[in-house]
Amino acid sequence: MSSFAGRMKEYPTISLDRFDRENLHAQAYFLSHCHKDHMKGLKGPLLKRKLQFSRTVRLYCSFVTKELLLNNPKYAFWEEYTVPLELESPTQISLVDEASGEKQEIVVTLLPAGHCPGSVMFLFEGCHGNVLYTGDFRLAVGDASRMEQLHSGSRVKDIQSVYLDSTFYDPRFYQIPSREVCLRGIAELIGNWISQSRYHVVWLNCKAAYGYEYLFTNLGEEFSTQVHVNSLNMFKKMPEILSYVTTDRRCQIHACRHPKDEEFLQGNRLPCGSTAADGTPLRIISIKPSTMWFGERTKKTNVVIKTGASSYRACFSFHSSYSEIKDFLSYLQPVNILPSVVPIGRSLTEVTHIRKRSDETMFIYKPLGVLKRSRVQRPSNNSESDNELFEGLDLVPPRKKISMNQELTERVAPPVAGEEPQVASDMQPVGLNFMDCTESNGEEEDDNEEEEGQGDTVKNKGPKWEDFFTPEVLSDSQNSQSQSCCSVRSTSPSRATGSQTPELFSEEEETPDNNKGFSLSLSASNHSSQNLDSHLDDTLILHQDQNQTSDGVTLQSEQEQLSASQTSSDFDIPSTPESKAPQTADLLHLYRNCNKSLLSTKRSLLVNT
DNA sequence: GCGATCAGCT
DNA sequence: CACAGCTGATCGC
Repeated sequence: MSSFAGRMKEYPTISLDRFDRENLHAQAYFLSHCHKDHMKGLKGPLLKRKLQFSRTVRLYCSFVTKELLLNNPKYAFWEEYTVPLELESPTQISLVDEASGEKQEIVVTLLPAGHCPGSVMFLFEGCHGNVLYTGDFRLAVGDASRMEQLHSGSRVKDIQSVYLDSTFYDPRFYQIPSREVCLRGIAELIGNWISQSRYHVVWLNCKAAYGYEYLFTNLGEEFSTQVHVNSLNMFKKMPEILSYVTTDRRCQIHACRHPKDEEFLQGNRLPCGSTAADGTPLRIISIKPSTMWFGERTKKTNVVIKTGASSYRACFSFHSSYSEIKDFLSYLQPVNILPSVVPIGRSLTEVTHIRKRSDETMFIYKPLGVLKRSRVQRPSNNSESDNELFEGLDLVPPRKKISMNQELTERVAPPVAGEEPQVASDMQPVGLNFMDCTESNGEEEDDNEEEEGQGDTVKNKGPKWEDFFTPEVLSDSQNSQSQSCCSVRSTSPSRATGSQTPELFSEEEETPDNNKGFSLSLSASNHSSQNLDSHLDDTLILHQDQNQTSDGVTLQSEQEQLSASQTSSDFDIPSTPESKAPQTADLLHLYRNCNKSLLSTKRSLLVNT
C-alpha cells in the first residue's frame, strides 16, 4: 500500500496520488492509476470546494484513468477538472500561484506503468531537475531501456529523484515469474479443465480492483471465449477489453464476484448464481491469482499450486519484483530514490532511520564528468528461468498479444552481445541515495526508540531493510542535470464526454453439489508455503515448461492462430438480463490515442493502459 | 448522519 | 507470504 505523502521535494506545489491534508493546496494534481490507496482525499468535499473556486487547478492522468475515475459517481465531479494526457507525449503545464499570479512551467510525460489499466508513471522535467514518480508499476527487466522519453538522444536522461513503488524492493521477492509464464500456467490449467465438457467451468477469484483485465483478454483470446464479469460499464470505451468480457453467464470462464462468493462456491454455484440451463451440475474449479515469489537462488518452480479439491492459486503480480526494480534503478541511475511504500514488516520508524542514514551520506564525493551509460537495448527477458522457458521462442510465430490496449514498442536495435552487463544477482543498486518520502505521524517520527531485535514490527525474517537500502556510491553515478531536449505541447483542457450505461446483475439458479472427479493427474494438498524447492511435489500441478517440446518449441501455436483468427463477434451471446452492452460507436475517442502505439512485439510487454 | 479510522477478512 | 478493497464497529463532529 502506498504511503507516499503526495508531494515531491523538487516540485512541492504539485500533488500526486494524495489529495488530503497539505495536498489541498496543490497547484496541480496527478493521478497515476485508479486504485483507492492512491486516491485518498480525492472525493473530499474540501477539494471539491477548492476546485470550484480555482481557474487553474486540474487533475492530470491518462485517458483510461479518467474514464475509470469518472465511472464511479463519487468522483464524477472531477469531469470538468480532469485533463487526460496521452502517453509518451511531453506536455507543458503551468503551475500558477493564484494568489500572487506567479507561474512556473513544468513538462510532464506519462509513461506506461503496467500495473493496471490506465496506470502511468510521471516524468517531470523542470527547473528543479528531472524526477520520475513511478506510481505503482510492473515492468520487466529491460523495459526502461525501451522507453523513448527516458532518453535524450542516445543517452539516458539524468534523473534527480525516483519516487519508487518499492512494494517488493526486498531480496526475498527476488524473482516473480513473468506475466507470460504465469499466463501460460493459468491457461494450461483452464484449458485442461474446460475442454472436458461444457459443464466444466472456471472461477477466477479476483479482487475488486482493476488490474486483472489482461488476464481476461488473454484467456478470452486463448479460448475464443469471453469472461463473465459483473459489469461492463467501466470498459464501455475500451473495446480491447470490452470484447473479451461479458455479462452473459453462460460461459465457462467467470470472474464475477459476490459478497458471499465463497459460500456460493461451497454450494457449487458460481458467484453469479448460474448453473447449466438443463440442470446438469456445474463442475467448478476456482483459481485465485496471488503473488508468488522466489528467492535469488531458488530454482523457480511452478506458477500454479493446488490448494484444495477444486481450488488453485496462480501466480500473479501487479508489482515489479526485486530484480525488476533493481534493473530499473540500475538503468536510470537516479541521484535519489524515495520509496513510496513502507516495506512489508517494517515500520515507519525504520524508514525514518533510513532517511537519516541517507542524509548523512548524501553529499559524499561522487566523481564528476562520468557520462551516463549510453542507451543499450537489452533483452526483455533475461532471468535464467525465463530464458529456459522461452528457449526456442524465435522458432514460433509471435505469441498473441498479452497487453490489453497498449504495448511498449521495441524501438531500438537488438541486444549488443556482451555490451550491457546484466545486473549481477548479488549487486545492490548503485550510486543511489534512499530517502523517505512517505507520510509520518508525529509519534513515529520519534526514532529514539530502537526496535533492535525484538521489535514487534519486524515480523519477517531475512535481510534487514537497511542492508539493501544502504546508499552506495559507485564510480559511474552522476549528479549533473542535463537539459533534455524534447518537443513539448501545451495543455488544452479537454473534455471527454462519458455517458453511463447502467449495468444490472441478475440472479439466480441452483445447482446441486457435485465437484468430484477432477481428472487431471494432480493431487491435492493444503501446502501453502513456497520457496521450498524440495517440498513441492505434492502441491505442484503444472510445470512452467510443460507446454514445450524437447526442442523448446512452444506447443499450441496452431490452436492459437486459430483462436486469434476468431473474434468475439463469432459469439452471439445474449447479455445478462437488463444489461446493455456499450455500442462500439460510443467508444474510441480514447483508443484512437492509445492504439497508435499498439504495435505488435514478439515479446509483448503487458503494459496495461 | 457523515466521515475517518481500524480490525477483520479475503 | 502480499495485494486492494470491502464490511462493520467505533469515535468524533
